[in-house]
Amino acid sequence: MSSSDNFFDNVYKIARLIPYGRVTSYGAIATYLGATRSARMVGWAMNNSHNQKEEVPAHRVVNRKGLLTGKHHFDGTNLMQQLLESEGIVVVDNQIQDFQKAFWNPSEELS
DNA sequence: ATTTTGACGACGT
DNA sequence: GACGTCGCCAAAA
Repeated sequence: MSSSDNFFDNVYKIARLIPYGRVTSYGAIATYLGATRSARMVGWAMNNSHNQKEEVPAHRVVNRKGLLTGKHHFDGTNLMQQLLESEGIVVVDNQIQDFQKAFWNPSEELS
């Protein structure tokens, strides 16, 4: 155990709170954690999320446009999209449809 | 040890 | 809205 993982752990913690069928963005999580300009670290955390014991729904985290920029980090070619579609999210050309409606903002929806 | 590379996004132009 | 630059900072090269 190391204490410097706190940020990453927090990222995973928030990610697990994303409701089924909803999505959020790297930046939204970063902002919620008080690190508005560290969205990249959230992305890096996701990359590392495989090592976590508890599963992390990384497929529910996309960039601020609702684009599936991280799909290449999942097994197969389309796993991320398939996971989202299985939750009712519609994806066309890597772009989540009705993104604003599916977007879950931890800073607002979370206390 | 130094440089490059990113699952990103805010800002300025 | 588009485009370039900058900040962020962990890992890999």
